Amino acid sequence: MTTREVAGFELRKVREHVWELPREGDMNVPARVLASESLLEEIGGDDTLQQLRNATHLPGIAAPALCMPDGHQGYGFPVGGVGAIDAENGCISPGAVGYDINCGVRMVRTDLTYDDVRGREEELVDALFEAIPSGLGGGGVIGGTADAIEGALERGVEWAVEEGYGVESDLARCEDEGRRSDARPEYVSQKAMDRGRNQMGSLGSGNHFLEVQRVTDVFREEVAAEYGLEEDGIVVLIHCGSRGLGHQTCNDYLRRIEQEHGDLLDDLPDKELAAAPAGSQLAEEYYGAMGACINFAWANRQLITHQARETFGEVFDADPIEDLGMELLYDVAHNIAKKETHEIGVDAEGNPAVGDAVADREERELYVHRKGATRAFPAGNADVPEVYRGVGQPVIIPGSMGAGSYVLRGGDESMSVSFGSTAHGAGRLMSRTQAKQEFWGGDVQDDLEDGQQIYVKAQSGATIAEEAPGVYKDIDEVIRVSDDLGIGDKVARTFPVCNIKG
DNA sequence: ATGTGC
Repeated sequence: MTTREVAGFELRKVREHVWELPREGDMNVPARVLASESLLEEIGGDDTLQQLRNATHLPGIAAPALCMPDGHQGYGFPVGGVGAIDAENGCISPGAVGYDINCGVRMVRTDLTYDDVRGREEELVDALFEAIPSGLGGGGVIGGTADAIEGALERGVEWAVEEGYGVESDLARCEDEGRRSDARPEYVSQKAMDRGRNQMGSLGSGNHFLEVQRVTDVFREEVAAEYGLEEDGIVVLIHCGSRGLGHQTCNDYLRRIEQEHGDLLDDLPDKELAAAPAGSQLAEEYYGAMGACINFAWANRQLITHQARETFGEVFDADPIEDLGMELLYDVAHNIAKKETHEIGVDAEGNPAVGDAVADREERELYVHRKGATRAFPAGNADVPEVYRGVGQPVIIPGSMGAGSYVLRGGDESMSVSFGSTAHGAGRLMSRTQAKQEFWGGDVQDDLEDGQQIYVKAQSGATIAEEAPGVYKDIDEVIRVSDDLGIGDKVARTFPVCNIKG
């Protein structure tokens, strides 16, 4: 058997791209990293493997803790981590969801081609930058009245479309139709709502952005046609989350877990993994509040979509839907937990496992935590919207602003390998602090424009440095692993035209 | 990610 030592951990190669940290000591389950050898080496460059091992201590974790190929260290639980935890006897962990609840990505397709926008990149980027608030702090596209915030928390995209910020067909092209029905806005604190109030329809900062892209490659023609994509077509990618509202909510519940469930915390190897026991009042409250933040983030992306449509309409002097075909392709959430039913069994060594090869399988209700991981349900799955059920769920994975992005479809192996999940991005290679030492924002911006005709406009040069292409892993390699494993299959590749960010 | 902190 092949083993490999990475960052002091002895990993066992189960098969191509699957590396296992065997169960030992206090681990409840093994851990697995889905990566090529080069990505595994990069994943070993920070605390990801230790954090993944720590996650196996979470009470009720029902199968190996998983790290996707783009994994890197995060708060307590790795970004790129998937943790499936028993929803009756286990726990739910805010750190395994992430501070930015329902950080996610959506893609809007268009009927425009690259020839239509070539030469007009600066006009377009200026107009988008003007229309869409970005950067740290407040300022949204609408005022956050009590009715607006309540509608967004309770009903997500449904609320936004009813208010005129979208079209009926947008609803079916979001996970859960853009509305978590188990949301409980009454469990979101006043302080969190106050922070979200004037951020409705805003990108935020960090790795969040809106990018106009052109489709450069189509790998699966039939699927691409179902998604409305063809070579040279223009698409719009929007990456953002629940802003200060989700951040405050995560913080609120981490503090409450420390106060009310200190005993559980004492048994965990890292306080940042703080979790509320399943069935406790606090677990119910966090789950309901998280659902409301999920809805808020969806409404936020919907408001930004509206602004992007209006802006394209003005720049190209046309109706964005009727003339430009700006329909939502799909919206994915990549920082959430959700109650899902999966079949769990035991493997040859007696460890809990999923997959066709495991014995004594039974259906269990789980809190599937996807933190920096994208749901990737295959063709035929009842939770894939009807319009895409024949080909599989669209999976949108942004790369860096110099590298472009991918559209995948949920692969046939995803349910048995990764609880129906794949990667969410290129994955950072270095910290923000280190990035600012290595890069200067203005230089990065000039290089992108002069070298690759990519027009970037940002509120802050520091943000451009923190998000420089060199700060990220190789998106092509991340996607190769996903495609090889059959968890997310390549459909199309895009390349940036222009980008606005915080 | 974040009114850029414990």
